[in-house]
Amino acid sequence: MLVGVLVELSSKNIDKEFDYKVPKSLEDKIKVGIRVLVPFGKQTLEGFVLEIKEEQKTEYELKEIKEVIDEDIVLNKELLNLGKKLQEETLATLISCYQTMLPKALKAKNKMVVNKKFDTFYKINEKIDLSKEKITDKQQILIKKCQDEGLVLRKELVELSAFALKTLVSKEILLEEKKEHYRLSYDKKIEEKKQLTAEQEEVVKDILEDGQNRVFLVHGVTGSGKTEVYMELIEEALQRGKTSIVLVPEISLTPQMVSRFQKRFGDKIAAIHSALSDGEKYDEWRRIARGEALIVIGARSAIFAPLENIGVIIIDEEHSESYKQSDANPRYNAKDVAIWRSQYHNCKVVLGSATPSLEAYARALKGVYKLEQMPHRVNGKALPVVKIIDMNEEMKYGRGHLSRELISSIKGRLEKQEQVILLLNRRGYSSFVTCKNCGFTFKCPNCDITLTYHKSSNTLRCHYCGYGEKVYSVCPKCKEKALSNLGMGTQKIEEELGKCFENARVLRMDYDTTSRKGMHEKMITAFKKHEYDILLGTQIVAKGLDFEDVTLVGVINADTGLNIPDFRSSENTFSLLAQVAGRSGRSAKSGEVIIQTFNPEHYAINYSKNHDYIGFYQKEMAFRKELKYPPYFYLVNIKVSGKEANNVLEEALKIKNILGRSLTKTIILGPSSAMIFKMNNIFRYNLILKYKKEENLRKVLEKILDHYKNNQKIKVDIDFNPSQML
DNA sequence: AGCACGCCGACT
DNA sequence: GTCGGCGTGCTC
Repeated sequence: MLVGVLVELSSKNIDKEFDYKVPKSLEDKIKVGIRVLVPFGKQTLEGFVLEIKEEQKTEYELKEIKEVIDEDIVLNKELLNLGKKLQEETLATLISCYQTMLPKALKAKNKMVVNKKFDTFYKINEKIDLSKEKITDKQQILIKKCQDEGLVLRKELVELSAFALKTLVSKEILLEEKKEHYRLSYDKKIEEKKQLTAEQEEVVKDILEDGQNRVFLVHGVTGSGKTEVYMELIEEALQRGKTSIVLVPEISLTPQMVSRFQKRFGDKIAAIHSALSDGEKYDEWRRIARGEALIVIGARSAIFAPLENIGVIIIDEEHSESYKQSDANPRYNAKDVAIWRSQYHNCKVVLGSATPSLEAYARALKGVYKLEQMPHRVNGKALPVVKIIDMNEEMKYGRGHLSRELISSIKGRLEKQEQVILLLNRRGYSSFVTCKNCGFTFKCPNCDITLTYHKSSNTLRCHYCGYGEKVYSVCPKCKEKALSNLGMGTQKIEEELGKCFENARVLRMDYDTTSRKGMHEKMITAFKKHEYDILLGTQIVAKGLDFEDVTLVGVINADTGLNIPDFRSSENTFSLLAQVAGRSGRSAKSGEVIIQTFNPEHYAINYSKNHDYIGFYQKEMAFRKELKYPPYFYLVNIKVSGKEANNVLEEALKIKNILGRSLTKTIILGPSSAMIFKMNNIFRYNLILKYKKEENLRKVLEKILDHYKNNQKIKVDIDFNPSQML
């Protein structure tokens, strides 16, 4: 017996099957999709068995497999093929694709050993005739419990009587059973479905009754009750004996969100989120693989959940950039993977958003996706009134960050015992130190980006590599004592709020305050209980939270995101404003939104005033068409990097030449230095490709990757449909 | 990713 | 004469 093994090293030159002999003693343990330990050169590596072959003649003597790691398959047939598809589409290494699909604890590279924990259970031996046995009272109690409940945990029985239990087991009246103990547990379901509104009912019916298994785009305003629609679709899948996946952006995958599904579906769900430890993630993965969890809720990588029999795949907040993995290979988009999996399982994909991505909406209008509209809020209320405040005008009256209008509005709400959410848009923004005399700013010596100021430790830190230095009081360039801390953090705004509203209780929520495990949840609960009046935070506060008493949402700086050199900056700003505006007036009280901006005439701001998605869509589409951006053109970002800047540029130019010769219908831009030109002492250039149709694009790009695969000085990475072009 | 092989510079 | 630099190539 021979096996083809893919070893754990992610290097393009060894990203192929290597053949090994299987010793007789291991033959029955070998299955396609398990991991094995193999000798590779001088080292011993883990690898996946991709193929079982018959013994055949080779020019050289094959080595033998050392050990079999898994009893159960970790990659089933579907996932093995899915990995290959992922490799073809992203041009990453096959091994990196498989590793991305598995939880950390199972990644071949990971040497960590995850201990399985076991619990002992007991059940009645049906073959024994109890009437013929002599049974004591104590034993009778144990038997009764096992008859009533089926499988009973050892702990529960021992608290009664350990000796009685022992006797029953020795007489084989009770049978012992070991079961894996999972680190997490879910309660049983406690809630039946809510009565759907006519609008929700209509959408559900429309999706279910559609004869085709295609992609649906649910365009529903904030508060229209999309989640209820998702749950109904999941319920229906369950009734057909099918499983479901729900993808949610990491930022909105909160305990509140999970508990909503848990209440409805109980321990049928598995939730995979970043707060879980590697061991917990591994347990959830195993529950899914064994068919014990039928509904998977998670962020991007949950799309690879080892479910069988998928009945529906739901992608909430479809427009979110977090579905694209952009910081590591494979640079995949979970939305694409969802569609591939739906084709295998012959099921529907449901995308949902209040502000669909232009790509998705354009496809819906063309009929590629089926569009479902939910224009009304569940509570029957209109969307909140939005006021735009021109901060240029406001600067004449004061230097604070809060406009007079916002201050008076907050005051009014506080008097009525209502709550306020304030959003500080941190995208593309940070507080940094600069010299007021000469304009000097501190930069990271490794990464070439501005250092951000951290008040708590009084240091300047690099956001990318973690470099830190103490804050000086004298400018190192001009020696003047003119350094000042510019930019606003939530702390600064908090101080300002403290001055304006002495009695208001302000809850600050940002990365610093929520990074500790469980803090996020605690804060949300406290705010919900009205222990605070004002919730001040970054993007975190914009997502999916439902607070009854919130009647005012203020956006302190709407436009910092507009300054980012990214063609999607308007789209992202519009979507953020729509999301946060949707937090206001979700109950009986009607809501209000105040947006402060230095660009009051910008269309991303103006269309959000009237909650006019369509208006924004049309305007933005015209811009995309003119500048040849998606969805009119596809983009590819080729990242060329290395330690010597000149050398990198030279090679990037060479690549451009090769591409220019072989791609006739493609626009090639660059090379231009990346947003962060120098990161960790690596210099980075980008080449951007724009194309509509280019049949041999992947072949040409593959050749380029092949050419550089042994080059130690130059690294080439390819990102198809990049979510951001930094 | 490691590790060996191999072909040129400054040294005990 | 050697030790060691890192470019190149291979790993079933």
